[in-house]
Amino acid sequence: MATRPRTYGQRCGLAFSLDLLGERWTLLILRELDRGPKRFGDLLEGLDGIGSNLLSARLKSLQEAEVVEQVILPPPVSSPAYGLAERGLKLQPILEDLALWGFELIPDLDQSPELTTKATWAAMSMKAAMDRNPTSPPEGIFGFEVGAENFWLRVSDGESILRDGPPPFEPDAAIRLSGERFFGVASGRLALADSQAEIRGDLPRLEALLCTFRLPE
Amino acid sequence: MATRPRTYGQRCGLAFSLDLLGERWTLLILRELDRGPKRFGDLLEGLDGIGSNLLSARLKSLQEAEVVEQVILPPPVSSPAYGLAERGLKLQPILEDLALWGFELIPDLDQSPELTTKATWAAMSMKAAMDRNPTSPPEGIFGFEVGAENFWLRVSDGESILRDGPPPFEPDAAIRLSGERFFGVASGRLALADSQAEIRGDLPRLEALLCTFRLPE
DNA sequence: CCGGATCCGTAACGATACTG
DNA sequence: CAGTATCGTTACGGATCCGG
Repeated sequence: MATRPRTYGQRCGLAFSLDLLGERWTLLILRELDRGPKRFGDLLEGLDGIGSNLLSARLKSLQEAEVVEQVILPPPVSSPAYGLAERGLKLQPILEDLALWGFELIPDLDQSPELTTKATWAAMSMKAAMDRNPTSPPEGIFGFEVGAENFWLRVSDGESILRDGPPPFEPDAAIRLSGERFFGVASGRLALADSQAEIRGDLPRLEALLCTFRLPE
Repeated sequence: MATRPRTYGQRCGLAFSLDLLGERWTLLILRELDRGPKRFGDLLEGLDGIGSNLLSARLKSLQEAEVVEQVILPPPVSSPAYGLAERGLKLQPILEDLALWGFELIPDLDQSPELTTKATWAAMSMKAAMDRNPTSPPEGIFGFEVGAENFWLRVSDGESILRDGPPPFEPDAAIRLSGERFFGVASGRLALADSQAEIRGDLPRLEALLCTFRLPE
């Protein structure tokens, strides 16, 4: 039949949201796209475990629901990619709230080392905590190079965005360090001065940023 | 094996939230419990389509995760029921945000009459919109009897709660009307005066309430 | 009758192979 | 690189059964 299988069939906002977003992997796809447009292969890698057929199906549904749209990356690359549509952008604070709720329940690293760890995922919860913190962070563009991962954070006009990849402009401050040390600094266990981090640019501003951009709780 | 099947295995707040809450029906169970403790049979009815085996399994997982807890209803009933634990209460604003996001995407009644409709589900989105409205609603306890459904709303100290069932105290104002007329009034298409509603108590306060407690968008 | 547990057919998912 | 096709496995849906 034409109607989608296994929907809840209820005239309820939450149930309808889940009809669109509640299947396995869907919200994690939006999590990846939340950090900027990504190509099919990038998504496959960041989701690790999803089959290419499922990813394809999910992207199709999300486009039909106008939550995700295909975008064309700027001409040097010129390859097809996916990004959040306007309707998808509205989900951003909800994803962040859910990320904060779950973050404090994650078992410690020594208790469950089998979990795959990425600094950029932690950075999403850090940004969420920062946005909800009454003390406002310093403005600017900040670059992070954590192990092999690159991401950057922009704070301006009280708004903040987090993106994967190297910063598109020269950042106000940039930091490079290992994953382990990044988590040490982000949790406050390790002082920035002791972290052997390679830092470029405005060090005081970076230090001020790290007072609010840190692991929550 | 001991580890739960089909978890994402990622050290990410969102992924971990979904490991606990992302399976089918789970968030809808929390939606039902959000309006007060419910017994197994009440949940089966409100979810319509879930199998009793699945409901049982979900309740077990949610209790293990300390999101839901068993409660004993007060002595006249004295039967076992389920309610939100403290950790589950923290999800309430997130469920409301998701409900608001999905609400405006629900097709109109004439376009999809096959969706099952309950006034209490709509009331959840109405409460969510009210809580997020800068103009604050009047305080008090308000009873609703919509068709065969009963629910009540309490506003005090800028907090509001919505519960199924008849109000436990004499409400400041109470209204009884058909489902169709309820939706007419809630959407603003139908004036309260023309709704043939049976009203008890403080009419002006009820009218003031309905200025913010209404269908969003 | 209420609160579940058991069983089985079907739909969704996971892994891999394949194509343009 | 970006998807499609195929197929074995797992979870869900619906019914039935069981104990208080």
